Amino acid sequence: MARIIVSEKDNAAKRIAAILSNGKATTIKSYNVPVYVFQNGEEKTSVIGLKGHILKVDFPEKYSNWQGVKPIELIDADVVKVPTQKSIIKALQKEAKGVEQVIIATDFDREGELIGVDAMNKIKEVNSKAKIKRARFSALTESEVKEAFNNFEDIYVNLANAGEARQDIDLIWGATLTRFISLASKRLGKHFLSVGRVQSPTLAIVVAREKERRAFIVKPYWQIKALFSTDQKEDFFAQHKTDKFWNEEEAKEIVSNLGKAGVITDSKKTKKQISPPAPFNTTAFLAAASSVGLSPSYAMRIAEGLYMEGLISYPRVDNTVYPESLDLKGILTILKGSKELGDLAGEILAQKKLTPTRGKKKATDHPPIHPTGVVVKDSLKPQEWKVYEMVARRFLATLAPFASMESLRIDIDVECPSLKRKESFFLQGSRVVEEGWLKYYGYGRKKDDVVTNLKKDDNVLLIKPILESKETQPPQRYGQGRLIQEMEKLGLGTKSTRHSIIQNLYDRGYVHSDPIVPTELGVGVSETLRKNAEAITTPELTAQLENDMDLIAEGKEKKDSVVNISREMLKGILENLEKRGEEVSQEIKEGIREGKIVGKCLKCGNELRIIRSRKTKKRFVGCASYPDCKTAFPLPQFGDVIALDEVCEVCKTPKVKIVSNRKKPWVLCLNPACPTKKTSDNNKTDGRE
DNA sequence: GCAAGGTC
Repeated sequence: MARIIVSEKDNAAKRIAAILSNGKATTIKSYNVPVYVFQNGEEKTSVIGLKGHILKVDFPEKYSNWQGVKPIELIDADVVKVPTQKSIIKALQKEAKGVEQVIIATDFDREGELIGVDAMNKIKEVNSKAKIKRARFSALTESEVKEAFNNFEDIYVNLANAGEARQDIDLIWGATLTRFISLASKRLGKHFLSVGRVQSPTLAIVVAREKERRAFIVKPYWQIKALFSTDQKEDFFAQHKTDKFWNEEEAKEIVSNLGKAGVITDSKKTKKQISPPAPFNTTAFLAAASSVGLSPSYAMRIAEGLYMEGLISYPRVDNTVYPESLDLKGILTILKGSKELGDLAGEILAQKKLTPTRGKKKATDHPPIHPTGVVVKDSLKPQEWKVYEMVARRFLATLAPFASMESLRIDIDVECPSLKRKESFFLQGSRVVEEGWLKYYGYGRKKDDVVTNLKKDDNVLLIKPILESKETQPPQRYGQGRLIQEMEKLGLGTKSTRHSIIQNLYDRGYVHSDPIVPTELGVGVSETLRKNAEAITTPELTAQLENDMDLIAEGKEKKDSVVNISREMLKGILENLEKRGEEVSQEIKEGIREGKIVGKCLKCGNELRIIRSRKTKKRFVGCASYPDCKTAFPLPQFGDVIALDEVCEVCKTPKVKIVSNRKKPWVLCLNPACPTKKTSDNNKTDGRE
């Protein structure tokens, strides 16, 4: 008797084999894919790990020419499955040939079920007789895995069908609209323009914020603060109670009439406890990494590496509650062996009781991200250590005591004899009095304010008033970490894909920088879609799909019916787009055109634009008044050029930013003769191509 | 050359 167990990834296969064989499994290679083998009496078991999906959906070959096929033809085209993991499929089929039993042990979720069904169908091609079973567990612990293998279930075909509906709909909508918009704007080849169920609403979020900023009218206002001295301690600044003076004269009048004598009219000290943070799931981790300057896709890549090294747990999780089964003491004991963090871990371990914090999202997918091993700082790259340390410190903090803060608010009245009235000031500040968890996890920790002991009726002396001129600020742009949180809130993408969706917006040239700024191209594409194909720019399409997938999983709807309804909806949208084809192409081309304007010519005032020379194929910046005005500047020949709407502080020539995958973004003044280029560290402009 | 979802 022989059986094969199929898991979603190699790590899981290894673990399942170890649990079921009590550590006696041996590793063999089948087409270079690891297979874990063990024997129980007459029964031989092989365990093989896949690499996620082994098939992908695509259209048949005859649809592959973008110019030769009308986008609308894709909507009713067949959708076929093509192998993407050939050696794994070969190994799977080789090992499954002749077995009596196949056990699908992929992750317990929709995509996991689909991955399992795809594997099952590949096995059926070579072995139609084997009995197929499903092992369901939500954590790779000994008890869960053993329990699952003592109580097999059946494959949940409906759930897999729900996953297939998603695959089909994503491909049909994505490919049809991607091709339509690329053809309409003549952006073919590697500069094609993409559209998708998740990426387009995400881009729309960024663009909507940018439009708010552009529409924002900046208003000047004034604030008054003053430096006070007392007989007890250091001097301090207090703020006038009127937050914003919209009239400069009014503020000036107060400033010039302020007296010296002040008295404290009220002094309140309050103490409050600050709870330690919740355990890390992917979103919280990426937001934290983002706040220390690591982009989500970079932080994710590092986390995956640390996971493969056995230093941290699985980094793709929704869960923010440690499961009962997680051995918190064991992890602390491991961490205690760390040169850099051992002392901190020891302190937590010495607590009488370990009570971890809990986050709002309780899921059973995986435990929240936590350290699983120790490593010496110097053996990792600095950025890897930064991520490891953050995960380890977060873990410690979730077990650490409350912090407590002391806040102070003081109100001060200042006499203004010449105005015959008093002006009110206040001072607010807080400081940490008990460090608690902040000792372990101090990221983003605010500096302590000075908290004085001044009491009601104490006298203070106004030393110097200060009038500050300020401007109202438009709403802030999204940082990458914030955008991931927003996507999660709106149900866009998954823990495993959000970072790559955002990265895709960068790679397509739709956005640049962090905080995220949409390019003119990004604005053009997003606005065109919003006006002419709104459905693809809102999160509701995903919400509707989730709903339909639940119905399929429950057996209340058929996959084909859901996909066909979706096809009909897309047809309506595409017909509308085609009817407005001219406007659509104009709007995107306008975006592309605007994206090429880098500023105004200093000689004639006309536009300076990025131009590609017909003769040399090289690009440069030239004046729109050519040949009357011959102003021109060289450009580097790699990367994308992004107009910054800024001019050089020294020579007033426009500045641009060069972004590429290979190098760090690089801001440069277009003028090669600019005096700033003479300084040593900034002389890379000339001739760099 | 298309999407989004797994995983490396």
